[in-house]
Amino acid sequence: MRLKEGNKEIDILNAAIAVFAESGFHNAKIAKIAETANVAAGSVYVYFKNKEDLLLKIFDQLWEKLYNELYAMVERKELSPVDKFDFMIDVLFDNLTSNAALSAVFVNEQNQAIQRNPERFTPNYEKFMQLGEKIVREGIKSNHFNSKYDVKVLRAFIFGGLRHLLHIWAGNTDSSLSLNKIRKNVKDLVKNGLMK
Amino acid sequence: MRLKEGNKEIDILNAAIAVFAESGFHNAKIAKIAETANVAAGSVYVYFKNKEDLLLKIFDQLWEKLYNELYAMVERKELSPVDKFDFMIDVLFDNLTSNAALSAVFVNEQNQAIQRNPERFTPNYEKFMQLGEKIVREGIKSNHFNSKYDVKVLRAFIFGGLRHLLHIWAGNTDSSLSLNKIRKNVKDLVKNGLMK
DNA sequence: TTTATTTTTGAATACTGATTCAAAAAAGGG
DNA sequence: CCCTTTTTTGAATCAGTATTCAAAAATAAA
Repeated sequence: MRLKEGNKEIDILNAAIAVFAESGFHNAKIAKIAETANVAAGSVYVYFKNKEDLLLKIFDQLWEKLYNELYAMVERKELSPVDKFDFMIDVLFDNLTSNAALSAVFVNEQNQAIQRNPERFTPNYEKFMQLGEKIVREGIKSNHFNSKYDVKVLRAFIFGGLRHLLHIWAGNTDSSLSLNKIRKNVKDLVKNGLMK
Repeated sequence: MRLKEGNKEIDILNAAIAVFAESGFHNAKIAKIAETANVAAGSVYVYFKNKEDLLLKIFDQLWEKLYNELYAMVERKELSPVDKFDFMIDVLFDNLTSNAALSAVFVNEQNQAIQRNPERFTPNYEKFMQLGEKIVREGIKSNHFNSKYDVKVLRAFIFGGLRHLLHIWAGNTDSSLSLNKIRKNVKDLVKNGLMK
């Protein structure tokens, strides 16, 4: 029996990340993805059902990793809710800023991908967010966090804020926006607010 | 000389908002926009250069209105920076929540429209944001706001957070997320933070 | 080698839908 | 009414590209 040479599935997925980041999902050409992956256009359809499937698998991979990292931390009893909150921000930042193309795909395509595929979108995304909510609820219960907030509102606001920051950061050539400044500003703002 | 009957330009623009909101820009059909506006497909091209132009004009109109409302307020000496900040949130909320379709277009399409047309995108957007930055900088100067934040980071975080909240709110059928709760949570969170 | 099976290929297909434009319709002026 | 100008129409064009699939290439087994 013939064995596959290399791992075309991984090559194609990485090529798709690069091309989706460069052109956006709708303008990305399968031919370009195939070329980037050094395979024929037809091979893409051996490994993936269609273009949308390619995008969904990218998010699958991303959120599985993010969820696993957060999950491994969230039960640790020695960490305070504040530490856990900081850790969650770090998980997102570390994973997304280390791969600019993947970050661009996340920032630009995730919302619309969810809307087009509410059923098929990776459950790991929602599981990650649920863990995030849990951290906040425990912070409220332990009196670290103020109870006046609606957790769903917090979740959406913080998530959207982080995503747009990544967007701005990625498109920013001058280095006035250092990652560490962003990270610290976000943690401080969410925890302590703007006012003196 | 013949006069135009009604105002087809406005009809088409409103139809485009509805159809872009429903299907997303890339899946929106000119034929559908024309049908919604009760004109022939060809008429769309009498009033607009192409599909992208339609989208850009929608944002033009939106940000012109938002900018003008913010501008009319920002020089009023009797308002504190905190009041001005609240007002700015209100301008965004009031305008976007009163038109669900326009809000969907803003939430889903603006980022990518800017990326595709960095030159042609309405300057009123940047002008609005500049005014927002000014409000924050004055708040820092007058010692209402903490000076440890980078204004660009604040701008991106708050803007992104608001946008994603609108997104979640718009897609939320159950009314557990009331607009007033969202609005109040955002103002409180940004001003005072999560921690007790 | 030869054969069977799996993998890869890429030209051909099939479809969609934005845009064009020549013709028709509507309006105003004389 | 006719003529001129402006507006509107919508069928035809035209380009682009996702997807298919029959054939070719690669590999392993016999």
